[in-house]
Amino acid sequence: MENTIDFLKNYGLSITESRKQILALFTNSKGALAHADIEKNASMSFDRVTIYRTLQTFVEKGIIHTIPTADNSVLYALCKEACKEGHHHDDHVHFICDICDTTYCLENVTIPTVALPIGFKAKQSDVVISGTCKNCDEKKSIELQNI
Amino acid sequence: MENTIDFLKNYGLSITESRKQILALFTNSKGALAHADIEKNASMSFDRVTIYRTLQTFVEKGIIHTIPTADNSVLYALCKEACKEGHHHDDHVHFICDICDTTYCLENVTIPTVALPIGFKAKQSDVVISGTCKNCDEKKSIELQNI
DNA sequence: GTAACTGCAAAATATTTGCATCCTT
DNA sequence: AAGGATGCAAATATTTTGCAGTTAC
Repeated sequence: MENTIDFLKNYGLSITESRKQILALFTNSKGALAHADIEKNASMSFDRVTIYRTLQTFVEKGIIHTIPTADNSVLYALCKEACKEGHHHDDHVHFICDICDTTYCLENVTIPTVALPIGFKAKQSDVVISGTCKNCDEKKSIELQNI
Repeated sequence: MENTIDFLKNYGLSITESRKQILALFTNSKGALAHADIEKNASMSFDRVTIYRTLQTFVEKGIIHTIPTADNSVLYALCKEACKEGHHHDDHVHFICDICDTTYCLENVTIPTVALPIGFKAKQSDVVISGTCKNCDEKKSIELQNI
């Protein structure tokens, strides 16, 4: 728990129960979380509004970032490196598994530079790929072997 | 208007006022539209619910597709070629202008193939780039000249 | 002690569903 | 005429705001 506290302090945030808990949910999860996931899984129950506000604070501070999804649900995931306040630079690919519904931040897959038409200037790129993740792909292979 | 009617017929849809109007809004707009844009700009006013249902029908038929956005608002845009029912294949890049807020489908910019970690199988990729569009970039240049 | 955070209530917004009526074919 | 589409009412879901009480520092 010490880590969580120091982490929050480094971002200039005061240490509160909801911030510790919600941050812990993110660090313990390999995937992205939706508002509802947090509401369900927090070991202590927080008000909906507190969760909204905590998430917003984390986004503003650069602790987490939102992920655009094809179905336009709102997902959040930890930023890998410290994103400066108000300046996110999450140059990695997001992957959403169609089967288990987990959203991964593929930190090591960098976003390719896209050649835009003349006049268009890119500032931020988001890539969201959906398909089958490693886990589910392995499960499928095993199932096929057992037929 | 003949075109609109034939177009709808080709998709097996009956011809109704809302479908004609909403389809026309899409064909007359170079950018993507949100539910609210349609509600405001339709020359005739339709019930909110009718707009929701019409958009859903169009998405199911492959006439329009949704665009994932960083702020998780819901945008729709025409599919370039006929997407088969239930099988969208919109392999183009979406561009959202930070200044004028227009969303473009850059039909001619194809999505680069991304090398995923072992085990991950891609089915669908979405790329959303934000920045300054051609129009706004030109305006900025002119403003600078006039200083 | 003060400023910031939380929870509750409620407002505002967005989306979905049921049903009676009307329109398209 | 029959099936589907629309409009209205209302249920449901999501997000935001105001405020009083509580907590962190």
